[in-house]
Formats: sequence, structure tokens, C-alpha cells
Amino acid sequence: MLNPVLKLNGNWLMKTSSPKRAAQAPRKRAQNTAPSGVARFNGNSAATLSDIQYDRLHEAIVSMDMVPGTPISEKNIALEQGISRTPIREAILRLTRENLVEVVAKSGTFVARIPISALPEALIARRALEVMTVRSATRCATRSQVLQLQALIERQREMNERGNTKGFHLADEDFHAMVASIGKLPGLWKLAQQVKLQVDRFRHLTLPEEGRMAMVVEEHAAIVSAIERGDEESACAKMELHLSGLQHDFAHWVETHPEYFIHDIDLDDIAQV
Amino acid sequence: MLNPVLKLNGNWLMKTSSPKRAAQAPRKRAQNTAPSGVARFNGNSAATLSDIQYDRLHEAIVSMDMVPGTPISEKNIALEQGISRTPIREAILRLTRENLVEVVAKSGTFVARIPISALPEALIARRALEVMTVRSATRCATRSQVLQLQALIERQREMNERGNTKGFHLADEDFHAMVASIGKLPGLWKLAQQVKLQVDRFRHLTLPEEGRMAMVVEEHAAIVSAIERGDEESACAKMELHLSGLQHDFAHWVETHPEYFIHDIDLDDIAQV
DNA sequence: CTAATATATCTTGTATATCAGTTATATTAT
DNA sequence: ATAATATAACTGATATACAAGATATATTAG
Repeated sequence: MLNPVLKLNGNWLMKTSSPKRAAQAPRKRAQNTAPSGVARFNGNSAATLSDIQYDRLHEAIVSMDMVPGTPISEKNIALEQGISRTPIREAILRLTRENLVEVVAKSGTFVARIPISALPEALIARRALEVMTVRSATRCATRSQVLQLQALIERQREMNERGNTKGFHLADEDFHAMVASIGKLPGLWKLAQQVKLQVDRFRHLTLPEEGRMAMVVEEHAAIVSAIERGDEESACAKMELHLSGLQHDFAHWVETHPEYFIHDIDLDDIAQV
Repeated sequence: MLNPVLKLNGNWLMKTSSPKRAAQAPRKRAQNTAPSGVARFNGNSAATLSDIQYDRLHEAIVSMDMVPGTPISEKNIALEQGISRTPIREAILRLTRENLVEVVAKSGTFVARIPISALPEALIARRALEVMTVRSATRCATRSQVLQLQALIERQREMNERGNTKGFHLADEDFHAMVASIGKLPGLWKLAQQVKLQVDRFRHLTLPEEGRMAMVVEEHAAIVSAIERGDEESACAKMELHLSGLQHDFAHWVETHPEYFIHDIDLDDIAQV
């Protein structure tokens, strides 16, 4: 690690000591052209400060560590993190686009309230996407892939037995991701993830129901069973059943924490499909 | 417009001429607290420079005015537009998140190539979302709403007769937006719009087929007819048919413009649902 | 003439400074 | 005391400056 520097220094000194490029016209270089270098093809390099701050805030907001309405100050975060406002700002802009923060110019930035109207729509959208996904997965699945799914379900069972809620949640996400992967529709799972953000926030408000995790495991097992048999319609039906289980009546929580929500819809005025 | 300034000036001068707050302890104010002012509740105010630049670039990229690979220079755009790099940069960051530009640190920024893998998935996702949407719309639609849909179809017919492709496209988007609105699932249409971005770019590569617009009008009419009859299954089937019409074989265009695409998938390895 | 190399100039990422609009508080007027 | 008002200190939006890495080109070596 020391040698290159020394070598470079040496070369540089050597060059300057011999006045070869003294007093010449400044070198010009074409600008705004597509570079042919290698960097362009190196799959995305290091995480920027923006990325780091985005991940931090995203996690805190979705997990409800930062509840809706919490003020966010570019300046204060910059001081806390020992960096400048710019990367913080860029992270906040990303979160704004995901409706996770609300920015009011010249006034303040706040953790976004949950738009009530988004919740039923998110459930419906996710269902539409994942039913399509599991249909494709049923057509594509190989025996080894079915075994992988069963392994994931077993992991969930273990997490449940240990009472590891966090680990269970991760395994649950992995399961849905793998179904999408098998169905050759990973983009649909990305979409579903994006769409269920506000629902995830909401669910962090509610207490985990007794036996919920065990039920999820059973539902997943039923889905895999249908996939294994190649029974497309059954797989779709089981997935639909699985995702319908998420439809809590959130009216209660909206009433106990009204300040967490944007009351942008009448509870009677939601789609039923 | 002149009076307030004068008045303000007058007041200010009057105050300073009388030394009332001379040499006092600096006023302190609590920071990082939620403001109770009105700005927070004023629905988003003026478009920022970032927004303007975003719209400009977004339009140019989706319409293929800027083809994939085109270099984008923060500095040059800033000079052209007579503003600083900051708003440009923020706009570009948004576009990066939508996969419309590719940024390579310290090297360059380019209009993104179209990821081939995204195209079939986008069509599938859109279909899933819009079938769900039209199902809900069929359940919800009032007679007046059906008439509105028919009015929109008529507008498309007119645009077709005049050969106004651009206007036709806008009316087409309005039609799908209205179906979603009627079905009380506007968020699903927003999702569909987001997801079909790359497909829209691709379609700008292809020549408009003879009679395509007329066919679209017919398909729309069939959908509305089913909605009017309250025939849910028929409405879904017609929508599915309508959106299946978009599945061009893009292999040809991928071959003639390989530099426009990210070849991230084998053409045989795509989901079929 | 050809290939290797060094480096000036390009790029985006980050830091800092300024601008303009908002809001809490000290002051004033009643 | 209470309400109105002026204004200091806050906010995010924009501009500018600097840092660090990538690349094209002039130079050099063969």
C-alpha cells in the first residue's frame, strides 16, 4: 500500500525536474461524451452516504421507530451523523417519493402519516400481483425449487418455535421472493414490496396475534403443496386466501391514533374485490 | 404590488430610527419541533426547479427524444437552463430510481438502456392490476360514469379520425385512469403507469401499425359495454384481451437496436401467464 | 509507426454558503 | 391581562466550492 504512492511520487518528481511540458497550450478534452472506460460496466460500486442515510431512515420509519408526524431536520441529522446536509437531503427526497416523509418547503419535514386510502388498495394490488406470480411459479417450478420452498417453510417453523418474530418476518419475505423468482417474475415481488410499505407500517401498530405465525406457516405450506401438484387454480386460491388474512379492520387503530393517519377517504367508500 | 413594499419599508425605517431593541440578549427559538403554522396544510405549493427539470427530462426520455445511451451532463444542463447543478442533480436522482437514467460515479450519467427483462413483466403486472381494476369498476359503476367512459371513447374516435396520435394517446390514458377512478382503485393505475414506463419507451421505437388506434377504440368499447351490463367476467376478459394486444414480438427491435437494451435475460426464459 | 504511460481535465459526490419563506416569541398597544 | 404586531431565528431550496475518482490525450519509449 505504500509502494505505489512512493513510486508515483518518484515519477512525478522525476517528470517535473525535467521541464518537458513547460509553457504549452492547455490540454483540451472532449466533454459530455460517452466514456468507454470500465467503470460504466462495473456493477454498482460503493454505497454512497446518501444510500446509507436512506437505509437508516427507511428502516426507522417502516418499523415505526419514528412515528408519523415526527419532525426530521436536515441540519440536525447532518450534525448527528457528522456529515453535510447534502446526502441527508438526497435520502429525504427519496423517502418523499415513497410517501414515507412529508416535506413542507421553508417550514419543516416530517415522517409521513399513513394515507388511509392506500391501505385497502395496497392489499388488493399485492393480491393481484402475487396471485399472478404464484400461477407462473406453479407452471415453472422444478422439483428442486419445490424443495427449496419447503426448506424456507421449515425455517419459518423454527423461527416461530423460538419466538423470533423478526427472523420469521424475514423468512416470510424470502418465501414470497422465492415464489416470484421461481415464477420468473421477480419484478412483481419488488412492486408488491413497494406497495405494501404503508401496510407494513400499519401492522407495526398492532399487536401480533396469538398463533398468527403458525397460521402463516400452514398457509404457505398449502401454497407449496398446490405448486408441487402443479394445481394452478388451487395455488392461486391458496395465495388469495393467505393474503386475505391480512385484511384487519383497521378502523379501531385509526381511531386510537388519528394523528398517525391521513384521513383521505371515507371508510365506506373503498373498493371490494 | 408596490404599496406593500413601500409600507414595509416605511415600517422598517420607522422601527430602526427608534432604538427600541438595542443591545439585548439574542432571541432563542425551539428547534426541530412540529410547526403549527398553516403552510403544512396548504396542499403542495409551487413546483420547484427540481420538479420542472424532472418533468422535462422524464418526458424527453419516455418519448425517446433522448435515446438510451445519450450522455447527460449535470453541468451542461445547468448552463443551458441557467440554474445551478443542484436541482438538475435532484431530478436525475429521481429518474435514476425509475430506471430511466444510469449514473456512474465520477464518470458520467446516461439515459438508461431498456432492461429487456422488464418488458414482459411489465405487461403481466399491468394486466394483473388492470383486470382487478376493471372488475371493481364493473361493480361500482353508475350510469353517469358509464356515459363518461363512452364520451372518452368518442373522443378517441375523433382523435383517430384526425390522425392526432398524441391526442389519442392522452385520451387512452384518460380512459384507463377513469376506469380506475370508477373502481375506486386510482392507486392501481398509478402503479400500472409506473410499471409500463419502459414499455412506453419501447413502443416509441416501433412504427404505429395501420388500424391500431381503431382497434383500441373497439376494445375499449367492448370493455365499457361489459361494464354497462354489469358483466364482471366479460369486462375482465375484454380488458385481458385489450392488454394482450400489446405483446409485440420485440425480438426484431432488440436486434436492430441492440445498444438500446440491457440484455439481462434469455428470450426463451420469460414467464408465460 | 505503435504501444505504454503520465497527467490535465473531465465526471459525479460531498461540503458550505446564500436565498427566500415560515413561525415562534418579545414587544407593543389596548 | 390580552390581542396585535414586528422580527429574529428557524426551515428547506438553490447556488457555489471543493474533493476524489475516471478517462482521454499528449508525450515518451520501443
